[in-house]
Amino acid sequence: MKGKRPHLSITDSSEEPLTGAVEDYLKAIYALGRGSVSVATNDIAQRLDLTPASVSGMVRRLAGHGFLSYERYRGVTLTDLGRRAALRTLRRHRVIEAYLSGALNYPWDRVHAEAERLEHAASDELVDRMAAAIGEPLTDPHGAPIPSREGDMDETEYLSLAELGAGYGARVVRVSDEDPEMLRYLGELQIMPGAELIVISKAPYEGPIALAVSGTMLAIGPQLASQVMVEPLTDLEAPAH
Amino acid sequence: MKGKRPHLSITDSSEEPLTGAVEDYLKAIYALGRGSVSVATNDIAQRLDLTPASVSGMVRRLAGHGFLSYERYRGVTLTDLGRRAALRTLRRHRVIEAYLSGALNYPWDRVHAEAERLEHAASDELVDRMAAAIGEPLTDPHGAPIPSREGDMDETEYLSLAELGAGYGARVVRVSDEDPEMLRYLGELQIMPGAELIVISKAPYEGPIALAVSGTMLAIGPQLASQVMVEPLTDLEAPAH
DNA sequence: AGATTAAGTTAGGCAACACTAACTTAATCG
DNA sequence: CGATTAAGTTAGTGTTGCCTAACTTAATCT
Repeated sequence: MKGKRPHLSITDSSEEPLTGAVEDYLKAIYALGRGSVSVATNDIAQRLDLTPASVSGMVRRLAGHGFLSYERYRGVTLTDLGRRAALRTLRRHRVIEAYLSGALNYPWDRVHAEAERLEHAASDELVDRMAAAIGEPLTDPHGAPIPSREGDMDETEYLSLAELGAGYGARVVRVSDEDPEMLRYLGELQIMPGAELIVISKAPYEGPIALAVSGTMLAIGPQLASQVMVEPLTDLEAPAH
Repeated sequence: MKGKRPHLSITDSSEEPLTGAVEDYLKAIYALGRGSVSVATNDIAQRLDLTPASVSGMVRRLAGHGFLSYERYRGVTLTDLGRRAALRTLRRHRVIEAYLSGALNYPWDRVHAEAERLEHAASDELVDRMAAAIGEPLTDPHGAPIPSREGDMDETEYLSLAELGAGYGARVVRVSDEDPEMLRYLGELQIMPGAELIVISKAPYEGPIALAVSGTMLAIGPQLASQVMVEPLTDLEAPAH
């Protein structure tokens, strides 16, 4: 019996390993549809840096394997099977990120790229050992929640820093993880999960947002601010007007 | 520019990432030929659990990329490029094994399978960080030498326990790593790198070999003994006759 | 409603890898 | 030396995943 490649059969209820490409598609669809909304072919293509034609083909295969429901020209929705697979990959990815950062001192702007490759190769046992070794973290280094072994994830939506009104204080809970350059910059500014800040002022017409971060004054643009998710602090609520 | 797949070009002197399959072939050929001897198609096929036909095809491609020199019907020899690539993969593999064992308490019978997949996904940076984190080990958990970052490896050949004469003492330096069952058994018997033992007697006709291992008496077959590499201890040399 | 455009799809290729079946080369033995 | 056998090769196929080019569907605008 030589042929024991991945080969996804329709009758597989067992947890055969998925190919890296399949995992990437499911992750992307999950991210774009927040798990349940219908997702457009083009958006998947853009996120994965593929052509729409490629996505059309793959999406048909994924639907054939029961990972998503698909009507031509109508977008795509994850099935339960697909959602669970996506969350499993997401857990891998985020545990790996947290481990690289926490145990190997990886700088937070490089964990994403490394995890992106390792998530397809690491076994559940490894991921669980990593999680245990760093104390079962609840989020990755960028503040993204880590799904539980059972596939549950905290889906709380947060306000972005761009939406926060002048005078309000907030704690940073999460930043977008994909742009290393941006992460390095945010790191320099000390804008990272856990940091507390106050919005001093917001210039109109997409102008700079002035902040106080751990005692330091600085200003960032609204585009960057929109990548920073925050939780308003109730004890600093009163606007300064 | 969408097409940035591995796509190995002939003019690549740069270190493009190789595909997992290519790395596996090069590792296998290195292992079979000790790095320089010519290797038979069939042996590669057997080691990788592939058909000889598949190997013929791949070998032609690898030769085209300059990883090995190949004459039809005549076997295959690694070029310098191929040898370096093989040693790079070997380093990854063994550092990962050592790390899993040393930092994550992985049992030594399972590190091989995990490393087999991770070695194709881990970056040099990760491998170097792992090595640093556990004190730059010189061998993996089975005693196999880890190539240096520069691609040098200790190629000392050792005696197998099956070849050691009765009455001799020796230190275990290395055991074969691929059979988890066997590793578990050797572990129970405390036969692992660093252990010291004395050959009490060897029954003729492939009979059992009686040993004293850390004070305990036990006997193993010659087939198993041949998988255990040892270094004779000069201070225990005198046969007990 | 008809035309334009954006979104999505099919058709046709290609590269990597693997397989089976059938053939060829090399080695060996009487 | 010719025949058998072992080793290795080619030919033809299939799957995954990706691409480009050309077409179709759906949405939108006048």
